Amino acid sequence: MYSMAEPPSSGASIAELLKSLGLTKYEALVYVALLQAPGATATELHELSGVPRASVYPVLERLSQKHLVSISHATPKRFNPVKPEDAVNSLLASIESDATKAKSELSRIYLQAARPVRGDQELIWSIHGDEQIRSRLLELLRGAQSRVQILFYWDHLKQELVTTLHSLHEKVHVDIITDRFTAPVPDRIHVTVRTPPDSGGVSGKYLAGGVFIVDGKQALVVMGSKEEGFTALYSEAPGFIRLFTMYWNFFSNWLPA
Amino acid sequence: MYSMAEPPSSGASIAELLKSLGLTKYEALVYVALLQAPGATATELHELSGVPRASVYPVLERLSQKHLVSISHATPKRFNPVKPEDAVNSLLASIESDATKAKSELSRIYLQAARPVRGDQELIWSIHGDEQIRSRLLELLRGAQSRVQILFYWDHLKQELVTTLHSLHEKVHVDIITDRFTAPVPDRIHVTVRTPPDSGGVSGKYLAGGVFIVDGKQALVVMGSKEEGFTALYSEAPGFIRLFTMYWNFFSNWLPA
DNA sequence: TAAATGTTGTTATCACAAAGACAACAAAGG
DNA sequence: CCTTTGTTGTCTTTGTGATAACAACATTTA
Repeated sequence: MYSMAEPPSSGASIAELLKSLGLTKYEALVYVALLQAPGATATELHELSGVPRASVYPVLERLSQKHLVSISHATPKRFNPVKPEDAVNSLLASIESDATKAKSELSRIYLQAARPVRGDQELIWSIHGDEQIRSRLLELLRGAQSRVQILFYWDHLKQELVTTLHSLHEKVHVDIITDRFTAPVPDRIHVTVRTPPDSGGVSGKYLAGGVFIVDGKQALVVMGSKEEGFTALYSEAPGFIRLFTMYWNFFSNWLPA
Repeated sequence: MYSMAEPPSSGASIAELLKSLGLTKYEALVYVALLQAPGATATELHELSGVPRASVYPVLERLSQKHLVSISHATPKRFNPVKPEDAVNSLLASIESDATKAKSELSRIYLQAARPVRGDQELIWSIHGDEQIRSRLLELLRGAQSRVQILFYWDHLKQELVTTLHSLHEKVHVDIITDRFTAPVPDRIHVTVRTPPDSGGVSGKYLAGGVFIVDGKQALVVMGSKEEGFTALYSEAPGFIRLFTMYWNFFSNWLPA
């Protein structure tokens, strides 16, 4: 009756987007169908969306309770979509409200927890997600007391990094090793430009990485690429610090051929 | 082993809030437990959260992929929570991103749909949700061409209503019947103060309602209370308009004893 | 050191609830 | 009379919730 080959940008992916907003597959399909045929009957929506006719009714009922559609008092029942803008905003507002409440409750729990920061210094932590890495990295740098060592083969967020380094206390000594660097820096920031050796046959083009050592006590190592996403390791373990300090020294002392 | 009587504000309700952000019950419980014991092991989290030990591992794996926890490379594995603020913001950002995409996609569909606005004038629509009602009401009033008749026993959003009425074109004649009204209004807005008859034994105290008739062609009827929530009916059907115009006239002409 | 014991991390399996899918039917309308 | 609508009930499927069992490893005890 209807082509089952859905345009990839239409029904299929939108359903995914709407799922993040708390809709089910059927709810998404029916709502989208209703947008294309405002004032439609249940049967029309069934035909348009592919959702079984019997399922259309409860689905529309749920959509009505979620304030996404209005229902007419006529026979046959007809349905109207709330304008997408209003509909999504309404869903989002509800989620944001919950998010705010959750944030305050969780922060309360987090802060009031007697927190012996157990074993933080002996462990290696993995951190996933660009945003988490960014956040952890900047926080780490801002806590620097005396020295920051940076190995930086990584285009992403370079600017933000430099800004943060500028804001450090002036007695913090900063050593940066990177492949190219143009921004002007204060005296206490020392920049060495090094092209990394093309070792191991790994194409350095898409490989990005960074090593950040703070006060010789904390180290954050970032690896990955824009394609695979980034992973970071963080540790205060002496062995970990030693390993990457050595790594850093290797780059620092190495002279390109 | 552990008290199963959870404080109502702690584990239970937070789980609900976090569900809106796309977490499952277990994910929420484990994350909350982890906040109370950062750096805990899987077994400790099992004991704190009540989640079966075997389930803790996959749950933490999912939480890691959602960037809510970091995982140590040690035996036993230890886990650290991402700070609640960052965690919730991260989840929310993802949802908001989806919401934005959805909004644009849906609006595209909505606008490009050949829309014969079928039968809008012969149907009665129910509208649920305070926000939808508010939005529809203000939109309706703003579209007024010549006359607006309002019956208003309803404290809520009175101010916003008055503001909207002020912004109407000056040739639009506005008639308001309500129980009390203090704000100053321009000449073209005519206000009648009427205490409604206490008919039918219904305590008028908590009953709220409103009738809005625009240009004698569109009517929105709001009913409900703060306790039950509000429901509205909208129609352009002549019968509907007549019914509520009559209703309005009844109030308009009725003189209290 | 060897055996006993305990813990960790993993896997398989089952139960349960919600959504997805289908069949059937009474009521209303053409 | 036949069609359509709206409803009900049932069944499947899926993802989460929940339990049991096990191999690997570490710890304790004999």
